[in-house]
Amino acid sequence: MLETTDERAGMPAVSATEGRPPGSAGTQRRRAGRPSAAVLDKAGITAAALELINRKGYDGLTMAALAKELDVAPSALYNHVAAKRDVLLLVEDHLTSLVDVSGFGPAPWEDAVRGWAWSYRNVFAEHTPLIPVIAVLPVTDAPQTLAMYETVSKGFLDAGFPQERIVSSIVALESFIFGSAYDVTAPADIFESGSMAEATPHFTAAVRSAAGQVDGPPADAAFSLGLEALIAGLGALREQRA
Amino acid sequence: MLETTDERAGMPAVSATEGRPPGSAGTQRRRAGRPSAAVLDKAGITAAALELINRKGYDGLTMAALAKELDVAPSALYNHVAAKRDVLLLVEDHLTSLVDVSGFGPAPWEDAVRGWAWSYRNVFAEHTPLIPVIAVLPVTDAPQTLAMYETVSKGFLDAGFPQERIVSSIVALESFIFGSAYDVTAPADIFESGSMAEATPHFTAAVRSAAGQVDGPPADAAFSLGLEALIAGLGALREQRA
DNA sequence: TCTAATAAATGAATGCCGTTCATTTAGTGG
DNA sequence: CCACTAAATGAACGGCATTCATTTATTAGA
Repeated sequence: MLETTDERAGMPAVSATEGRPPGSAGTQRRRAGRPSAAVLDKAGITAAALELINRKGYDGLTMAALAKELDVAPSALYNHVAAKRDVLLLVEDHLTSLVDVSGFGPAPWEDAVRGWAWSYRNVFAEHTPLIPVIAVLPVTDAPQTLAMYETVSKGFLDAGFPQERIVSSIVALESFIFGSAYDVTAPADIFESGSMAEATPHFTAAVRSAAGQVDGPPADAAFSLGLEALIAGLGALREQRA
Repeated sequence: MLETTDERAGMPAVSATEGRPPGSAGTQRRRAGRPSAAVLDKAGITAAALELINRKGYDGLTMAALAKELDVAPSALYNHVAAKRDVLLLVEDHLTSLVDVSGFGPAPWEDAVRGWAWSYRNVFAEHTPLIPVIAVLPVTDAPQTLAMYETVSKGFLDAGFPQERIVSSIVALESFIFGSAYDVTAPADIFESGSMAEATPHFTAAVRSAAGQVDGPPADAAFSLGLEALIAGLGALREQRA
């Protein structure tokens, strides 16, 4: 149900607050009743939600806080969204538009997928609370997300992928990407077995020898390993093109 | 911080409620003060939480409902867990003990990994609200989870895996498994593009041709595709064993 | 053996959160 | 001109996790 107003989002929503710095509640109160010019719209709500998330994280994204950010009563939000989930949907769809799909077309299929996957993971690693929302999200409700799927699908088709395997392939890649996004947020010492170390000798040894490798964050090593395996394995499905 | 009392959990916690059907609040009230025999323990809390989840889902798992299930005041729970997160941890660790790792050892590495991954995904597909918890969970706090890692690590090592790549390989597989678990819960019509169908011709065509295939749930096709790619790709890391 | 500390329960209270509803005011279509 | 709808306010509501004072029972130490 999202309109494609996304081009306006991302900028600090000047329209909504008429230049007043958002969050600094204006001195004069707005009196009750419909204002001459609408204060809220979906683009403004999206931008304010993103600003709030960046400043206070997802715990800070409450309907009350969002209303304050927009200098509005909390109940006013419900004239534009049916529930908080709709706000998360707006944010999700905006973020998806930031995922880099530019490799599809010019670059070889392997490079296009690689660039897309890294970009996709990096965007949502900062927004893992959205992942449960995305997973159950009908694409109809998210036009930017649908646009991404279209670009990727075309890339797979042009690379010689059999049409009936494209969706499954994308879903498999996405599953790996979402799971890996969580991984980025894990604490560095997540695998320290502590007092139970002597009960788990093989695992403990594996953790220690992995720590010896010094190239970048461990989440990146696992992501690279899995992604290259997926690219190789899925790439084998392609037929030779005309 | 979980004790390894897990063997007792899983059964309907007779110890905690002394045979009275849990949930049917006893007629006589328990008076204030410490009772002669402890009413609560971690195994009982775990079993009651699982029972509640099975009956009402994760929305029904509230501290108040859990207390009622155990015929106890909500505040009593906080003598045994520091926060609701700890309850989820107890549940997670119990579920992990249900994951089938029996293939490691007897079966060839590929078959062992395949069986483990399917089992792991199936267990947590019913418990996706736990996934964000697992992702940030230090293994020290979950002995059963640690035991699973030990078994899997040994299986990889015995199959000729280089030690320093084992953790990354397991993490990559787990990421795919967790992402795929979400996928199972997705509605069947998630990819119906509806009114925007003509704007996304390649994707719409791909969705339709995939629907033509009739073998099992679409989530299973994607999981199988990705898992086989990962097994093939990761398997290539093995050295030839002595 | 008395006694202080600790453990485990009750019950009342707190603060936050998402959401609803009555009300007010402003634009809009017939 | 008038009914209807859209968009705001502000006051509620129920539910949630969590805390705290209090009571009672067990346990450790002098």
